[in-house]
Amino acid sequence: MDAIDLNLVDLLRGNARLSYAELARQVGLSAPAVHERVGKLESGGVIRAYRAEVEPETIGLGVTALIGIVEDSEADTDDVLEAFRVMPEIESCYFMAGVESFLLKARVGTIAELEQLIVRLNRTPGVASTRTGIALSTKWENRPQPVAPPTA
Amino acid sequence: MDAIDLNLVDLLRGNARLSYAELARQVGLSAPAVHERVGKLESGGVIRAYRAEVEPETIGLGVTALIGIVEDSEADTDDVLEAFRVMPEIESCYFMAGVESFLLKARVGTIAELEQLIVRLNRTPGVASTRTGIALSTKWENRPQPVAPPTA
DNA sequence: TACAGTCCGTGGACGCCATCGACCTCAACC
DNA sequence: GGTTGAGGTCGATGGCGTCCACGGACTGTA
Repeated sequence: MDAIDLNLVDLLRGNARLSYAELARQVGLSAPAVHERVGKLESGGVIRAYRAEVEPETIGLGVTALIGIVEDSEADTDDVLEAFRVMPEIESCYFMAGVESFLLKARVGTIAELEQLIVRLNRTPGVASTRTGIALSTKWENRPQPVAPPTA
Repeated sequence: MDAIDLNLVDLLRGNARLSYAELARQVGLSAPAVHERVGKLESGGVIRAYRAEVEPETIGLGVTALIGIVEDSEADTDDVLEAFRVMPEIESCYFMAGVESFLLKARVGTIAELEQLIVRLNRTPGVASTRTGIALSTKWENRPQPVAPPTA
């Protein structure tokens, strides 16, 4: 994990569809060398996936909500997690410090669907209460911050 | 934006580095047809970017925090937004309904850096108070939910 | 110093892919 | 019925991904 690797990570976080040839030009190596480095970053768990980032409204997911979850005293945290995992609307799930054990980011098409989701969450065993905040707009999301040292 | 487009979007959300030839096979069109469709999805604002998803800890961003922001009564929301925008640690920014106008997701390397970020946030004009929650672990993040109708 | 092993790179070769242009098909509309 | 436009296929070509053989730098050992 040297400076070139960090550089490759930054480049791919900016545009995951860059060709190996282009990456090679940017970092000053040959294409096979870059190919091998990126392969190691993938198999070493640094690069988890390559994803297209989509404007949610355009695919019918216009409602974004952030939901805090308080567990009840008998809750089995693993079971609660599994219950969340099978709900596809829950795009992100953080285990938090504080009264609320989880913070979920969910996306649905309509407020009615959000209502149904919240009902389902409140019904899942181990969940004592939920607190939902609605995002009126997403200013930006998952903006990658550069990590590579500036190339001198 | 028909079923094939939704299918392409799902495929690219799952793996942004799929070749056009492979996409073509999956949706049952020719490669040039897929090339044109994807190009229109990009220029039409449906596909915003292609990003490599990285394990944050491996690139020195081990601390994740979610920060609620309360604006003061004289705040200019646009100015506050711009102040947030130039802070690279703030990866996501939602404008929320409720007492807290914004919810930020920030990632930094250490708790000390988080402390500095919070101080900076509290000092920015228009910000009345902040409330920070620390994510002990990220169970998952930005999991794409399928949107295409199941191919019969 | 000499030597062997390892790591990490380069260069060449080959087949697949991206991409362009020409053409086809179908539906909508005068 | 002819025209137009959208959106598809097909074929060609140049570049790219990927495999392989090879080479130089570094390290530990005799």
